[in-house]
Amino acid sequence: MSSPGESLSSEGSSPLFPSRLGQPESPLGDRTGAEAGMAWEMEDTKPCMEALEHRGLPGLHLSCFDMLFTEDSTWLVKVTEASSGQACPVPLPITRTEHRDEPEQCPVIDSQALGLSPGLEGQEEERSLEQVQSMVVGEVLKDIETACKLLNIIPDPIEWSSGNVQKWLLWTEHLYRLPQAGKAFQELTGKDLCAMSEEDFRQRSPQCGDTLHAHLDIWKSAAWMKERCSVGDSKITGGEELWLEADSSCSGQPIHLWQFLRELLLKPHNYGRCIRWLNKEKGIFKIEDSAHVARLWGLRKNRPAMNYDKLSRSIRQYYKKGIIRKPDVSQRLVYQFVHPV
DNA sequence: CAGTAGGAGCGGG
DNA sequence: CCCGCTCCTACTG
Repeated sequence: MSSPGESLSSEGSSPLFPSRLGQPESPLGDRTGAEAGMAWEMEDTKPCMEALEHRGLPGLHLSCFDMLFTEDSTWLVKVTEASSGQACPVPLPITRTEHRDEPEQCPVIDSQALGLSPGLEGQEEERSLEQVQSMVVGEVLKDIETACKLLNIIPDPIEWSSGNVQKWLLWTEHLYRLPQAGKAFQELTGKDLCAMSEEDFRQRSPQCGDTLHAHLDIWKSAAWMKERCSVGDSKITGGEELWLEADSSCSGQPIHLWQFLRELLLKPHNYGRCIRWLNKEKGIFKIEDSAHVARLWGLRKNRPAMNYDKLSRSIRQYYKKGIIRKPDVSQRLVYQFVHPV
């Protein structure tokens, strides 16, 4: 009876997740490019200018928000310590890059790389930079929100429990394809984390402390901003309405798999490469990257050992319940919501 | 080989 | 009880 789960090779397939606080993790064999990296590399690019433009985010100038953001949460960060007092270099989004060969370092891009002609005259350049900036900020906020839903944590790092911190760390490692650093920050709460300097971070994790610190800084800034903006401004941006509507984590109820899948589907911008609609009207969708979706699900449910095998079993349970089914023409990895929205 | 299908046991809420 | 996780076996393209 006591069949060791080991017999299933897939069982060890989540070297990404240290099972719980501080548990030693299985020798993380293949996590590097194959598993973790791959999942997150996405081709499609196009920093969504239009999206932002018509969303009209308040033109936020963030002196503390010196970052670069490319789609899919690959944020390129360059932190300027407020204390350094120097004016921020301007953050510029880059065209989607192939910088992934340098996992632990965020590439820093100069303006030329963006194709912003340096020859442009001041005024105009500034304006477009402003636009770009607010666009970037908008995306960042959106993505933080997404991450929060996904991880079931609140945006403001200062409120995080140590468990939340761990989730966030896993997530961040995941995004940046960082070597695992979670352990270095074990029983720390969000408050502790926020109190730490970049130096502290680096001390705990020489390899990726700075990235983590930078990333945390973004979250901190975002929380700060959000607080500021939300006062007396109840405007919700388009995408988020949908999101909130679809999201169930707000209600306190544990999320269901089908809801989770819908959530992902509602964010094609972020997850379009791992799951996407084939026919939205009919509710037909395709899981493009089964391992990735499973990992996300596992992350959300705190199930490190989640894999597609199990996830798909859960989906199949929906057949009987009439929530999800196989489409008429059955294809691999294609499912259909019985009651499309 | 990866996905599909479904039985079965278990545990948490 | 419901829901999802886990394990398993059998089948398919």
